[in-house]
Amino acid sequence: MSRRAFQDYAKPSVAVDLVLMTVRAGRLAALLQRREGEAEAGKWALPGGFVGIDESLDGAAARVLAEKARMAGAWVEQLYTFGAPARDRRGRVISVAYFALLPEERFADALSAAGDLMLADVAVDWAGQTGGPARALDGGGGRLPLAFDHADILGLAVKRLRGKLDYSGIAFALLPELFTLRELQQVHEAILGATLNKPAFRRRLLAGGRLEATGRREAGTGFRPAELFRHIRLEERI
Amino acid sequence: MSRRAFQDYAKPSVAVDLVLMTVRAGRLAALLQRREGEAEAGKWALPGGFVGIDESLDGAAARVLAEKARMAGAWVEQLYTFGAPARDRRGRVISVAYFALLPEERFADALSAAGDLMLADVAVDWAGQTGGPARALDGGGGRLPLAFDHADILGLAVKRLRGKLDYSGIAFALLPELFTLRELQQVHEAILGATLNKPAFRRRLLAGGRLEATGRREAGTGFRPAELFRHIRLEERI
DNA sequence: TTGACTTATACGCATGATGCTTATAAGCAT
DNA sequence: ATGCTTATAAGCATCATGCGTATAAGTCAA
Repeated sequence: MSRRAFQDYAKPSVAVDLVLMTVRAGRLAALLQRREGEAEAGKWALPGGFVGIDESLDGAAARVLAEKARMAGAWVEQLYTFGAPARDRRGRVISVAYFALLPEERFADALSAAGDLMLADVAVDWAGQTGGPARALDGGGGRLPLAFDHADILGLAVKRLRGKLDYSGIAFALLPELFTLRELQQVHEAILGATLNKPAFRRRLLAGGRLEATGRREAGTGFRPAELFRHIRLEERI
Repeated sequence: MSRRAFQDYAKPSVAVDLVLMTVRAGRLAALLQRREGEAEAGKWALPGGFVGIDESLDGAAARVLAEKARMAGAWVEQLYTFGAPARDRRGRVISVAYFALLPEERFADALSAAGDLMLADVAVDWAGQTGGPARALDGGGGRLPLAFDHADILGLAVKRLRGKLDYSGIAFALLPELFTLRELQQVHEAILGATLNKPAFRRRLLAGGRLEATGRREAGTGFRPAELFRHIRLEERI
């Protein structure tokens, strides 16, 4: 069995791409960057960057989060690694995709500072956790062309998000410190792309033991104000 | 904003590592390879190999499966990508981990052909889907030292396996074409590391609509033979 | 051939989760 | 005060699940 030192092989480039999502007006949306120059110019891509030679993958994701999206400190989670040889015409690039869910306000800095960023609506053609690519839409519902295999990455992020919604505290990442059960349900419905039964949702979430009632109520509603709740955080692993 | 062409960056090596598992005598087991030479000599590692510059990640996993484990054709699924800078002392190596579940017989070729391979019992210290590293044990229950971060990879594979058990057809990969409900339950119990209620398991699986009764019965049992079932395959996505 | 033994399979019941409907409460606007 | 809207509670049917028990159907030994 012949063996070469591993340094002898031609090496691919390794990048991280970030699917940074939020819920805006009851719909899932993701941060996209308009590409210029070398490859896929004019198309829209997920914010990403190459992994430094002494940088961990999570570290690279955090750096891209801070530098490109100006959102240092958000919780990002690894999604999947995409490595088809022809996914980038310029050369071999393997991309480790990460995703995070953030309140809409956290996108404001990035959007105002960089003209090539936009927060685009995300739609999928499949129900539940079937899986498949996603589409990105501009304000008028027109389709935005996605660069590379980013439609697949985006679709997988939606699928994973739906799968984790029930047992993880991921939906709370979208809400302020205090929120009502109605707001929480609206977040779930946006992510799942389906409407949920209100009493059942209430019961299930209240029985889950991860909500703390504050006794306080929302204000300025024009109708009966709902009670405000707080999320009880638990530690999580990969 | 200064920008270099992406070819200018120092590039990491990219490898695939395979967690090839089975159930043997009611316990989870995984294929390990004894390391020699350069790094981590004497420790046990998951079979793996570097990704070719024109090879997809899935393709590299299939190649390692065929070359090192002599199991061409098995279904492998991407697990997670490990990229801590110091995980391999020799240099920067990012590893994309894959896992598969196979019947014990499929390990026979590899074990007889290569003297540095073994099928080791896998144990975890946590229940359910808590997560954490796994241990590899030799026949006598002694702990086998694992190379690199492979204890973490193995642990994550067990966690993922447990999570996918219910809704995916993964347990059927361990069974022959025809099997009894008892055998199926034993597989589930080995993977979950817990005992299950027999009537409830029966009812749930039969109601699931993914089992086809054959009308035939097992033979040579010494007790009442159970009916043989067949798995109804559905297409699956990532 | 018969009966003891072991496991398969069916049945019944209690419990808990869930979908859905209806009733009541509580704030706001007029 | 009255009507509007939504919050919250309560009731009920249905379904999944855990668990115990009864019966069936083989093997094995005498």
